[in-house]
Amino acid sequence: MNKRRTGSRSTGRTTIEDVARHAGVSAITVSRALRTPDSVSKPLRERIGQAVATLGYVPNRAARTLASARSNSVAVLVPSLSNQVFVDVLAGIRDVLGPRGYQLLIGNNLYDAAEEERLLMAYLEHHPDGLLLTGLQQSPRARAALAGSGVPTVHMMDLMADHSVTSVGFSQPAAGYAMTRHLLERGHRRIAFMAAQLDERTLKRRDGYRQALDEAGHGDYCAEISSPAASSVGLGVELTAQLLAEHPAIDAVFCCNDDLALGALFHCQRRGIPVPQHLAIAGFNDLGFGACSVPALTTVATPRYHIGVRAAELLLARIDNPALDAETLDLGFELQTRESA
Amino acid sequence: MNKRRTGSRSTGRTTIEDVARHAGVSAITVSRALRTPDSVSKPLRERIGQAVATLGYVPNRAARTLASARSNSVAVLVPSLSNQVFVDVLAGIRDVLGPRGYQLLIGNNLYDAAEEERLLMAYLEHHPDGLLLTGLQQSPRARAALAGSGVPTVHMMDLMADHSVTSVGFSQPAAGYAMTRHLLERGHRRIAFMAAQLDERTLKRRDGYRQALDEAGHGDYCAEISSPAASSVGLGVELTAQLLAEHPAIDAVFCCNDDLALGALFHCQRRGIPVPQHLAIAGFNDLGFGACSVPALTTVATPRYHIGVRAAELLLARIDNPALDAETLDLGFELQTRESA
DNA sequence: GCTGATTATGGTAGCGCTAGCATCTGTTTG
DNA sequence: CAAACAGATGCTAGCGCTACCATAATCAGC
Repeated sequence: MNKRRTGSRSTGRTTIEDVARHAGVSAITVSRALRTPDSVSKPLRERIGQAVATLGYVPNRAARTLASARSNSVAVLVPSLSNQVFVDVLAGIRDVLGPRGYQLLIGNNLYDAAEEERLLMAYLEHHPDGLLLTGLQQSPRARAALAGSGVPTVHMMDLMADHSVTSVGFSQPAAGYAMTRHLLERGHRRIAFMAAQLDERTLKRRDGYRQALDEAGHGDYCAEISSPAASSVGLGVELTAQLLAEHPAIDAVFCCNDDLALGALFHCQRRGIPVPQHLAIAGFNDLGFGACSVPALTTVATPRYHIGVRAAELLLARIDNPALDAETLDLGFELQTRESA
Repeated sequence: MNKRRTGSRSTGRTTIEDVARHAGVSAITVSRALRTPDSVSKPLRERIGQAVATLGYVPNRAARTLASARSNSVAVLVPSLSNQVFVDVLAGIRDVLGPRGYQLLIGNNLYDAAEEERLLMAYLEHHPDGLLLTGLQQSPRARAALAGSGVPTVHMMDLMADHSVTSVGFSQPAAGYAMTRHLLERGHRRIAFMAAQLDERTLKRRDGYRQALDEAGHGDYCAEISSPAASSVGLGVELTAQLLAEHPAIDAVFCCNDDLALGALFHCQRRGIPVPQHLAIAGFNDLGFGACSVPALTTVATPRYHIGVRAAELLLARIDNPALDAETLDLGFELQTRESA
C-alpha cells in the first residue's frame, strides 16, 4: 500500500509526492496549493501547508522549469560590479523584477569578449524568460546564439543605432559633447580627455568630446589619455600625473567617470594645484561623493537606477507579448555644474 | 521511421534528440560528447560538434540538473553590492569557482532579515551544490531550512563563535580593538566611533573599540554615532557634522568604513579643520582611494579578495567530501597607518 | 428532477536530460 | 582458439514537477 518507491536514482530529498502522501492528497493538488492557492479549498490548503512545514519541503526548481517551460528567471549581464554605475542599474532591475517573482542571474566580468560569450551561453542554458544586456554583444557567435534563442532582450545604458533592438539609456556622445561644451563655455581651451578601459560607451563619449572641440575650432588640440586598467581613484591619480607631465599646458580635464575625477582632484591637492583655477576637473556619472568633495565635482548625472527600472519594465512587456516592436528609450542625462569646473 | 514526435507540450526548441538525429547517433552519445568528449570516438565527436553548431543547440540546464541531481551552481549571499567590500569577495569567489565550471547565483539586499530569508529559500530551490553566506542567518526559519537542506556551506567575513560551521574571515572585534589602540597610542583620548547600518560585523568592531577605550581608562568617554541609512560618503559628511556639533571636544573618529571616513575628511576640508592635527580620521577596509586621498587615510586593510578565494576553496573541499569537519580560518587584517591618523 | 455550468480534485503523460546497465566490436591473454 | 577484457555506443527508465484532460461534486435555472 505505502508504495514508497525509492529508485536507485532518488536523491533522498523530500519531493512533492512525499508532501502529497503526508497530506493525503495528490501531487498535483500540492502543486496547485503552492502556486495558485485560490484554486484549492481552504481545509486542503491548510493540511498541505502543514505537511510542507513538517517535512521541510523545498520545491525543486529544475523540475518546475522543465515541466512548465518557464524558468521565472531573467539573466542580467553587466561589465563589472566594481563600477557602482552597474550596481545602481541592478538595484533598479531588482526593484521591478523581484516583486514580480523573477530571479536574477547576474553575470559580470564582461570587459572581455570571450568571457562575455562564455557567460551568455551559460545563461542561455537556463532558458531565462528575458535578457538584460549592457552594450552590444561583441562576438558574432554570441550574437547568433542570442538571435537564435528567441529570448526577449533589452539593451541598457546606450541607445542602439540598430532600431531592431530595444534599448534604454541615454546618448553617450551627447553627454560627452555637453560636458565639453560646458568646459568651453567656462573659458577652458586646452581640455584633456581621460579614460580607463575604452569600452564602447567611453569611445562614444570621446566622440562627443572631439566633436565639441572640433566645432569650437580646437580640434587640433587634443590631449587624450587612457589605460587598459580598470577604473579606480588610484588610476585617476596616475593618469593625471602622466597627463600633466606630457601636456603641462592643459587647463581642464574631462574624466570619463567620477573615480578618475576624484583621483585627479587628489593629485592636484597633493601637488598644490588649485582646482578649478589652474586645472578644471569634470567627472561622469555623479556617483554621490562628487557632491561632497572639496571642491565639489562638476559631473554628468546619469539616470542609472532609472535605466534599470525602465529596462526591466520594457522587458516584462516583451515577455508578456513577444510580438511587441522594438523601442528606443532615451532617459537623458543632466549636467551637474559644481565647483571643480 | 523519422518519428519526429512533437507532443503538445514541446517547446519547439532544439533538443539533444534533434542533434542526435542530425548526427545519426543516439541522444546519450551526444550527451557524452558534450560532457566527456574523451569517451566518444573522434569521428562521432566531430559529427556531433557540427550538428550542434548547425542547429544552434543549447543544452537545457533544468533537464540536466534534474537528471543528474547536480546543479553545478553555488549560491552566494552578500548584504550589498554597493559596498565594494563584497564585490571584492565575489571576485575572489568567481576566480576560484568559475574555472571549475560552477555558476554563481548572486543574491544581495540582505540587510533585511525577511528579504534574507526569502532569498535563501529561493536559492535553495535551485538545489545549489554549495552555499557561501555572509554572517549568520538571522531568521530561525532560514536557519532551519539551511540545516535541513544538507547543502555544504561556508560563512564569510567573520569568524563564527559556533565552531560547528565553517567560516573564513578575520576577527572583527580584534580589528576594531587594534585601530582604537593605534589611535590611543598616537595620543588621542577623545575617540568617537561612527557607523552606518549596525550590522553584526559593525557591532563587533564597536565592541573592540569599547574594550580598547575601557582598558585605557577612557571607557567613560564614549561618543558613538550611527545611522540606519546605507553607508556613503555623503552620510559620512552628515554624521561628522552631527558628531562635531554634539561632541565638539573629540580629537579622533574611527569610521566603520572608508566611505564614511572620506566623508569625514571632506567635511573637515570644507570647514577648514586640520586633519589629523585637530581631528584624526581612521577608516576601515582600505578600499583603494584611501591611499591617494589628501591626507592619505589611516585604515584597516581587510583581505576581502582572499576571503572569497579561500571560502570558495573550502567550499569545494566540502562539496567533494561532505564529511569534512568544520573549520575556522582566520585571514587576519593589517593596520594601514597613513597620514589621517 | 433534469440539464448545463462551475468548482475541486485526480490520473496520465510528458518536459529534456543522464545514470545504470546491456550490447557490440575488436583486442589481448593463457 | 576460447575466454576474458576493454572501449564505444545504445536502450530504458527515471529525475520531480506541471500541462492537459477527465472525473466527481456542487449548484443555478427552468
